[in-house]
Amino acid sequence: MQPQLAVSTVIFALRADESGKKTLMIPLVKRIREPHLGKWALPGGPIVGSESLDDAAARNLQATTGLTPRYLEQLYSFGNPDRSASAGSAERVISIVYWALVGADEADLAIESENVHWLAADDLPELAFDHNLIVEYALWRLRAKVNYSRVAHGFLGEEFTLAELREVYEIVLGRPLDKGNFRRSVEASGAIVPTGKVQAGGSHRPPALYTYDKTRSLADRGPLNKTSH
Amino acid sequence: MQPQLAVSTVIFALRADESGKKTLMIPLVKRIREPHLGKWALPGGPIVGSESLDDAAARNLQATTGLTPRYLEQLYSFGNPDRSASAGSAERVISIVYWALVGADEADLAIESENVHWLAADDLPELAFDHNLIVEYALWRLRAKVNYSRVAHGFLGEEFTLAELREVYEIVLGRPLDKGNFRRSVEASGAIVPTGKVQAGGSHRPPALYTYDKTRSLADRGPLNKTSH
DNA sequence: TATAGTTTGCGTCAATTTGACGCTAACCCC
DNA sequence: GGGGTTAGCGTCAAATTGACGCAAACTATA
Repeated sequence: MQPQLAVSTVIFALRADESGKKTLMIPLVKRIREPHLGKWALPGGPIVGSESLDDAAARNLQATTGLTPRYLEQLYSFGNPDRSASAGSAERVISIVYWALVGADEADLAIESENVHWLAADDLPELAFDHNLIVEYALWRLRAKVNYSRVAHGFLGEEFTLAELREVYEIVLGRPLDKGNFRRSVEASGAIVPTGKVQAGGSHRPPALYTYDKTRSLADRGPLNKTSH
Repeated sequence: MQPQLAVSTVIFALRADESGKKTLMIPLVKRIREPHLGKWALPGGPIVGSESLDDAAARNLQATTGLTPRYLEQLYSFGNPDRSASAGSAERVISIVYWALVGADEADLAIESENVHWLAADDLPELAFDHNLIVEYALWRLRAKVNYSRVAHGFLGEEFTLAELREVYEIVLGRPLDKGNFRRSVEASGAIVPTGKVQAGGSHRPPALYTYDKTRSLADRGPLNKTSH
């Protein structure tokens, strides 16, 4: 018997948690049927028609959360025979899991209802299926990738200050970064381009605004950068 | 209609090519039916019974090539609607692709027949489906991973000299490495353990033999290290 | 038994990178 | 115009990396 196929996505955004502090959060949907009825689960759904896997992920997360990601990358495919159902059932689901980043602006527009809720990524309750493991892996990948790519820009808008960019890094990595060294390394990498403009309004010296270098992709995925799957 | 599911594997080994030079090679199987009849393709097959994806990959590569890999890791899932068949056909295949390393000793035991053949990884003819792209990506991943993990040990036996280990790195990376610096960095990483023994027989100073530190996994895959999928 | 030839294994040195820190400039608010 | 705050730049020491040299260990051969 052919296993069922599904696409799910771990969506990250930086939002204020209940204490008001900016945190890495992910939107989850409540299971409305067995198995795992009532538990929180990753948004997802089936592959339909002749869409690519990337398109299926984007469409499913749009349909369930209303979000459009700024960055979307395949994470892993999970297919343990015992992951999907309780022991008795013959049902078997193989999930192709993506992870995505959305900007804070976009995240605020997301559907939030009784059945869609944002939770802090590193303080989750028990989720449905093996979704705790999946989120843990996505977190690990995000944190690893932040160190050698520009994925962090996926959390920000078109223009940003160095302080904003650094804040993203600090929240993702969970530790403070030295201002001077951060500036130096990010400038040396060539990933950011000064717009020449400054952000006025604060009661302090106005910071310069930057854009990212659009000739570079957000993260290097080798030969897969050029194509879609 | 539910797409077809398959598991394929890019298998790497270091073997002598026709000119006798040790090269990164992969075993391919000849397509014996349409589409792409007669072209070389990655070994693979369906998921059967209640095996995990890892088990399906291992079983399929064993069945088609006779090989048992020393390292096996999921690479990516490919599901472009147009990847599998010629435009007309309604057939659609989603491939969960793995990549694997086998030792030279193991590689020599592999089935080699009219329908299974080893080819140099970076000098391939046109393969079936999108398999050229897949191999390219696997190569990229292997080369990237060699720099920050111990996957290279997957090519070697239980005991090895530093010169052998360095040779693996040089072939994989395609460039010569400084002997002194290589020794320093690999010793500093703590990944290798001296056995105390030396390899006698050559007409030169006998090199010391090492083993890898078995308490560490070959490559860090985050939270996925502990479990199988 | 001595000597040539090869490779190991260790050390050195300079160049580059990284972490830590402090000072001054620019701006708003009062 | 002075106080408060953050941006932006410079400096310095420590750690890492690349390039290179040389003595020790061993075999083969004369």
